[in-house]
Amino acid sequence: MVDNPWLEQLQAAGYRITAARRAVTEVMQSSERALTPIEVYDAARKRDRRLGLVTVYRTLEKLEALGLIQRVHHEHSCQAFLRAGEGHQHLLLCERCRRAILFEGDDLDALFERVGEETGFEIRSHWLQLYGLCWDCQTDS
Amino acid sequence: MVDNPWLEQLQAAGYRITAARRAVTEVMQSSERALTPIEVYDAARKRDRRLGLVTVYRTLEKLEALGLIQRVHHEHSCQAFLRAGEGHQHLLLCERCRRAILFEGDDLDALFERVGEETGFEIRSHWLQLYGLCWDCQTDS
DNA sequence: TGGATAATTGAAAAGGATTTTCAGTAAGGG
DNA sequence: CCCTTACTGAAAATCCTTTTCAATTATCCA
Ligand SMILES: [Mn+2]
Ligand SMILES: [Mn+2]
Ligand SMILES: [Zn+2]
Ligand SMILES: [Zn+2]
Repeated sequence: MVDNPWLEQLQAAGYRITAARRAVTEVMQSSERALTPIEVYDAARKRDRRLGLVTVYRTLEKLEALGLIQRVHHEHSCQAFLRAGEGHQHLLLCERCRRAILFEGDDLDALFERVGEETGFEIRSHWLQLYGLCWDCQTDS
Repeated sequence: MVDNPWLEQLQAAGYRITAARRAVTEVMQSSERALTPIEVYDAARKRDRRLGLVTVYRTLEKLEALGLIQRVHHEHSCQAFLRAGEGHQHLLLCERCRRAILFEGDDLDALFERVGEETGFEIRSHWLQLYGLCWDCQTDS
């Protein structure tokens, strides 16, 4: 009956599958870039005309709690959401079209060691985002 | 007359030196951690009792524009400000006491090259933040 | 050293985004 | 199918930030 892995996860977590959640979920799953709540609302309303903005907020909150989407921080405004990958990942963001790509594999151990020694900190995690221009945005214009 | 480098910079940029700006500036200069506008307000009011929150916002905006302070992003809330260092820097944040340390020198060129090749992106900048426990927070408790 | 002048201020109002409340609706277990 | 209770959208409430505005004051110049 439930054909979608995210919806299955919602259901497994004890939530009900509704038209509203289906719409928001599908929008988030198919977006190439991070979306603000209003953008999600606009896109999801094409799938469920009666959807309310409040429900978008509530659904995003649940998807985030389940680790299916993540919050993406830009220099200002940090209220955009993007599908999350499995495990530890990093983000590569196009400054022009906002396309987002997840990648993994950085080797920062030497850096952690150096900084840890210099500062006395015990380093536990990190956050790395790259910004640039995607291929399309380099060429056209 | 003006004894403080940040105030000198404000003045050089054509702004006037006022009690309000002096208070906000001194708070930001002496803070070991990123502060929200309200936290700045509370701290700065100890130096200038009549200070208004609006002026805190306006002063932070100017200090940021001059590159003297920077916005710090935490997982939620991204409205905290911290003194900025010179040039390109990274942040090391204590998860317990929120102390912030600036450091420089990471060698991510190999990573940029790899990711650039795999994705077709032209990488232009990056953001790196480390999280952990400062020395004091490791020991006490 | 005064005044003139324009920048700056704080309070109040406006604006925007997010959260809460609530009565009606509908998912899904039995 | 029903019943229960989670879920919904609309409206109201909140919270944070920005704008407006009249009063104040830093700085320039006579
Ligand atoms: Mn990593
Ligand atoms: Mn760097
Ligand atoms: Zn692009
Ligand atoms: Zn942020």
